[in-house]
Amino acid sequence: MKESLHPFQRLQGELAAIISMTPPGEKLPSEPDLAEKLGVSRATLREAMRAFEGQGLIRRKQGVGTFVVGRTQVIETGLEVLESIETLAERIGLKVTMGALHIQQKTATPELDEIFGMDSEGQVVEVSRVILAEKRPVAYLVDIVPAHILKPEDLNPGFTGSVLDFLLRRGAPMLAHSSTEIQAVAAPSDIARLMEIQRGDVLLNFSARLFTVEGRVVDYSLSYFLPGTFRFKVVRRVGNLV
Amino acid sequence: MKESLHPFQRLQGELAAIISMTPPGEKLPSEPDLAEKLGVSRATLREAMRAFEGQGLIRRKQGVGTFVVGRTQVIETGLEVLESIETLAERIGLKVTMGALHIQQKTATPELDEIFGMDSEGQVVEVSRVILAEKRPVAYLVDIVPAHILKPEDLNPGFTGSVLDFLLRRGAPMLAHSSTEIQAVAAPSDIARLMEIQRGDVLLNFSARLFTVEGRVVDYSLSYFLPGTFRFKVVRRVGNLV
DNA sequence: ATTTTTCATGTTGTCAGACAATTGACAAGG
DNA sequence: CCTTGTCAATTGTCTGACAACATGAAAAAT
Repeated sequence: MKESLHPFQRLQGELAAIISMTPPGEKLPSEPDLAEKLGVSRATLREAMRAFEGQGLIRRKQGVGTFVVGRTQVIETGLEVLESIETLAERIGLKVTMGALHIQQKTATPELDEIFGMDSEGQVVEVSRVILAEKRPVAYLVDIVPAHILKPEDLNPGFTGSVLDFLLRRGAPMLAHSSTEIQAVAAPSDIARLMEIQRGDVLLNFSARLFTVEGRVVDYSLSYFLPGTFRFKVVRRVGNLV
Repeated sequence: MKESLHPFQRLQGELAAIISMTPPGEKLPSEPDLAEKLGVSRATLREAMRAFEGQGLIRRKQGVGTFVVGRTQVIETGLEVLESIETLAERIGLKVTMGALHIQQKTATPELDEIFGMDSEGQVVEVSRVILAEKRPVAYLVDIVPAHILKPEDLNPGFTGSVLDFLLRRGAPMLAHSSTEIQAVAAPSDIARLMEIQRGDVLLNFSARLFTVEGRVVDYSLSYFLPGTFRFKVVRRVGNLV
């Protein structure tokens, strides 16, 4: 087992900290200085900086220096970084509480078997919860996880409700990314009752698959959001490739 | 004046071609081989590959090699690369036609003045159109552009309806990225009539600002989609930074 | 014959040092 | 005042080398 992250990931983290602490428009220290400060060679540092440049966080000018670009364009996206609703709400200063948490083990449907591959072993755990803001339901979230990944008894000690946060804290399996499909739906009657709205009211719906670094699906989630409370943004870049 | 792109951009382009031509799961040539083939040093090649790795297109394993990851997870996202609906539809093999194109010049509202900064000079051009698939409306798109960027007479020769495609083809101003906010809305009566649905039916709504490389907004667009025809996906990565 | 160990090989990860290309500022000269 | 030359700082690229790791084959042990 690996005792810690790769040195490159550590470097990326430290570099991200430096970038995030530098005011937009300001110049970063020169590459030789930064390399010495971070204890890596300039070649390795440049690889890390190239990754950040690809994300549009910094901009380099030959003969001048490297500059931090305004976070207003990147950080507020909220949909490029995977985080739980609880974490998102905390980041934007929204007080939310959890109500109506349900955890149950089920036999997987053929549809779920296809999503999880042969991994589900037929048993899945379903975690559903309602998110309240100022005592009004604003989101309804359902996570479905293979039973061998998440057992109902795992969730007892201080479970916040977020399966994502739980998996991230546990550190295993290693999560890589999530593929989310976005739709607008009319509320079916059961969800309308849970969210205290009328059947047919509009909801923003995310259905997401959470992948491990090996490419396996470990979480299939459905999220329903009342319009107006959360602002989801995504940044698209022009002509990336292909 | 620069006669062509930077050598690094040329390298990125050639590398993108090689990656896109390599079947998913296949191994790329080794770094020394690739570096020699592309006429750059291994350090430079590694910077370019690190950028692609950050986009999730390739995956490197120390001691083994570099592998192309399945495009099913990345290319189909459709929401990370900025492209017009027409281009998107063509890419997924959907036959669409345009109906009800309206182009008119207006005086900017204070809200629009704030979006475009002082750039609008008070006059904007509004291009609205309905997208049909199999003779049924599936999308309603509105683009609002400062009048000095886009004149109504610019759009005569073979205008496809997409302001984005027009600006990309013209090459000026240089576009950088688009910030899109995603919502679910109930169709207001005027849009319902245009899309031949009932007032209050659910629609997926994008409101987007298109930025130039200098950070100016040159296009404010509102898009309404009938659920089910287009599948919008977004890939989120874990713990990127901050 | 089978299993285990060892080792050679190929790959990516990192490093050190050097030089080229570009930019910006300042001084010298017209 | 404007132009030009020089210089220092910074990023861009290159070369060569070694370390870390994975894989499979050969050798050794059972």
